[in-house]
Amino acid sequence: MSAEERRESVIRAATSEFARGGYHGTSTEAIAKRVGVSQPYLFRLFPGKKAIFLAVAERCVEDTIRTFVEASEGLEGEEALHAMANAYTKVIAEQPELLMMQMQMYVAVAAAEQAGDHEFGEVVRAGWLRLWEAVHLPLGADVNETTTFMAYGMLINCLVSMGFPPGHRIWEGLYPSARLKDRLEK
Amino acid sequence: MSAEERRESVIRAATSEFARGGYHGTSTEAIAKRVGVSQPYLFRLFPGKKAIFLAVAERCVEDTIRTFVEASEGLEGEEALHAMANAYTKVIAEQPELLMMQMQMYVAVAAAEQAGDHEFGEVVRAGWLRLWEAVHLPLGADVNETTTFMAYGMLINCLVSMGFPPGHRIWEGLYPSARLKDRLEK
DNA sequence: GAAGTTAGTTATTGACCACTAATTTTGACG
DNA sequence: CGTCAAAATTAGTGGTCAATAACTAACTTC
Repeated sequence: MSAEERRESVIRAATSEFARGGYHGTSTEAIAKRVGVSQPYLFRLFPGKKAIFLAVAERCVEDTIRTFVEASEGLEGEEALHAMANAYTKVIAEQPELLMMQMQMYVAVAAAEQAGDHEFGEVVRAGWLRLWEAVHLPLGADVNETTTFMAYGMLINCLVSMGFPPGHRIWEGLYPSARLKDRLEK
Repeated sequence: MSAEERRESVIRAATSEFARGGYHGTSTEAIAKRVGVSQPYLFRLFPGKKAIFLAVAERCVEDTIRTFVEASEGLEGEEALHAMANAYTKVIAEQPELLMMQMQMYVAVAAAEQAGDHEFGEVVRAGWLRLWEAVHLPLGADVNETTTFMAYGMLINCLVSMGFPPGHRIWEGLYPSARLKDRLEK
């Protein structure tokens, strides 16, 4: 397998591990095991653990943005809202790791900042702004609409992280975007 | 100082440390330094690091619930909403650590679960449900209203964790609860 | 003022972990 | 078949960290 392909599979494996354990709760050995290579080989593919986490974080933002861009393609206003909400419920069911990784990313900023790494926070905040813009435009550039949409998204991320099982009453009015449906219906 | 008072100061110190570093990113030595005692002494006050984290998490939930209960005391519906939103903006400004600790708590569930600790997740989810109820009743027991309120709260927690500075344009329509004001005004 | 309890310390240990260095395997090509 | 490079491994190192053990100092009580 080429180094580039390996790097790709490292990112995928590391996403699972970091999503569950966070930066400090994940060992490079756990990532290597999941990839199926020796632990030291990771350091041939990436300069260090931080670089792997950063790569995962950037991929995570890209994937999320792409989800919304593709879902809202050619749509506007409430139709776009509906499409993006549906797309996100699909992510909840099929790639909860992506949502948990988002949380880990947000939470890792403060620790990085304290450790003297100011670049990571910048990357995460820039990612957030890009994500925000990606949903802002299809929603008709309405700040309140966009803020509400993002807020629901973050609530979902938190509930997924907490491990509320599907079907729990906490998802009422939220899953599968029943609340959003509500807003569409009036 | 009595053991009980020490435990109290450990919880306060550990809140700051865990809020920034998370469970795995915080050393017991860092907590001890902040308290002003030797590191091994923490293990006289608590059975282990996990117990300290749990104590901090429980305190965090209690504090948040109390904030909303006290703010909404004697109020109902939109007045309660306004009061609770204002109370939360005060927390954002004065105790951002509390919000960050909430995030760390949510994010720690999956790791604990994987490590075989199913109790922690239960505690966190139970705390969430109590918090939910605490805002549900003053908001007139309206599920959608409550969900929206919680969603805004989680968005705020995420933005604080990411380190967006006060005054950043991302807070538009959110801080100090401008969006909620909006809703009250119509 | 002896005896016991409570608050606290220093010293240490064993496990883990990120990362490095040196070496070996694999595979493509002439 | 030989050669060269890329892919990958084994072995090891220095550092960190949670937890334990053993000891000390101060206060309380009779």
